[in-house]
Amino acid sequence: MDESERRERLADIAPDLLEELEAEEEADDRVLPDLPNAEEGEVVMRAAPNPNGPWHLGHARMPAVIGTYKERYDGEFICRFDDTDPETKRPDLDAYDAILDAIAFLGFEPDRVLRASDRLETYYDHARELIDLGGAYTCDLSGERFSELKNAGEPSPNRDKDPETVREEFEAMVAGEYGAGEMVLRVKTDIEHPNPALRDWVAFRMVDTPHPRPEAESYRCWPMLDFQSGIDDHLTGVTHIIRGIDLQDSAKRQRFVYDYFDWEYPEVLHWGHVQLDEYDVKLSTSTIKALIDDGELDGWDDPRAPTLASVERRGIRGEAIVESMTELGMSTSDVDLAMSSIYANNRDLIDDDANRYFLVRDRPDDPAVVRDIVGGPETGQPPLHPDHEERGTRTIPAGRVRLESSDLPASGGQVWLKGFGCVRHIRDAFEYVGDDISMVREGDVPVVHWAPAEEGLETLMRTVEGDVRGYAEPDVADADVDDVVQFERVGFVRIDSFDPEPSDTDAGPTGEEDLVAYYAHP
RNA sequence: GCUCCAGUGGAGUAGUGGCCAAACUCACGACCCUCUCACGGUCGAGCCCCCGGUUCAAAUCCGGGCUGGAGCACCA
Repeated sequence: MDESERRERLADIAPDLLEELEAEEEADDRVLPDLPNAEEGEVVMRAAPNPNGPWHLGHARMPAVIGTYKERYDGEFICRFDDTDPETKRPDLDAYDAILDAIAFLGFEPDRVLRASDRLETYYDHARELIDLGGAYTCDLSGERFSELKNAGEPSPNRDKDPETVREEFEAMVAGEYGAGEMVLRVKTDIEHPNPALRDWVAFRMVDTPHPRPEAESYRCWPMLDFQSGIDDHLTGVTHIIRGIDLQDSAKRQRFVYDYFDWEYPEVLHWGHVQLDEYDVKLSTSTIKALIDDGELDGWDDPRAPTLASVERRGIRGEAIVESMTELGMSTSDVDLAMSSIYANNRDLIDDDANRYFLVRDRPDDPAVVRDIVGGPETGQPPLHPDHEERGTRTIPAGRVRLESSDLPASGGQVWLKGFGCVRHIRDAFEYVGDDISMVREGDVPVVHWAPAEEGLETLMRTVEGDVRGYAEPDVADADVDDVVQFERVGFVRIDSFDPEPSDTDAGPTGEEDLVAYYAHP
């Protein structure tokens, strides 16, 4: 029975329970506050990523929230790549698709995908119009010199240039007749505005480095974010802008342009930065990129990297991330997101489907040890899932077994090998005691996982803290690549590959392994 | 220095003048269940930044502090 069939059944036998269930779910969806001035079917929002690298976990918040609001209001979700800096934050040509993949992984699909670098002529046209309205002037002051004047509340000497000259000089900018730093176009705001951040800001500057996209490589005169984004938000009908507090002055800057054009500014919401616990690596595209370039990380999906590609490979569902991100709400203060919250959401999603297997870890501080079993059955037969007996059992050869040394009982002590029975540790062997479960229920016999010494699969388990080696029971081979399973008493993992190719970095498989699994969480 | 924003248990959020000696999720501790340290269940510890003011009544409104964050780029 799938979800909808179950619901139909429930509607038949207990309509009030179904109603209750739906009311609860409705409430769960309401973790985000309502959008101001939002009308059903009229809401348009955009995510405006800079494609200067694949996404880290923090980036998931924007599509998670926009996607959730889109569903609530039957709105529109635009993905606009703000790729207007060919130099300092140079776009990575692979990142455009990597970002769209990440959005899909989170379970959303943008209604429209735009690239700012396709839209330069539009920005130029609006700049010309702004110049004609007396709202902008070309300025050849150095950034440093202008900053001095600005901080003193003094205007640039270029501020009152006649519009003809401004127009000519701007056309020269567009034609690429200036080099970087020689000329900018400034928006005329208020040079004595109390907030220095708003005074006559730069709308266009010259960049010598060609854009990496062939379609845009001939442009040299590039708009700044506040101009480009402001124009695009209006032109694409954005009704609600959501952005970080680092851009809290953007709306105020852009309003000057909107006022010149007599446009109405969208609703704006700001939020703080997201910090993550659990990772050693900073949530920063450039930091992660540098670590990959230095070979400290294997790539964007290295389990140690706080990226979306990484958690996807670990078997964490996009839905779990979306839930945690929307639970953060819309507060403007910085927030710390606990990975455990994502893990808890994910566990809810996967626990029922994840079959159980054993992995005996072989770690330097807790090495795997081998013991012969004297007596007892040939095999152990634990269930694939404790809540689903119909799935059947696994078969684990006994006789000679391996377990983690911290699970090894003291000499004379007993231990219950899960799915097999109770053994006593005598000298360097296990003596079969029996399979009367009351020894576990009433006695103090600990229950442990184990693997066969000979038939076990040599396994590499890749975790956030680094690689762990061990031996998995042979029936793990019945699982498929991409399956999420639980290694009992260890945690949930995603089956990544069987008989892997060796990796060319320090971490990762050597090629000797039978199995590579990526660790998700306990 | 100037300008903005925010401060509720360990993390996140709810509460926007009385129903709040404060709720929910995660984490934590104990116990129950269990052939897993998963799942499920019960219980527990732990919070309104400070000082004033308004009010019969303040987590909630006002003022002042303090603390934290952001911007003042020819980055996004």
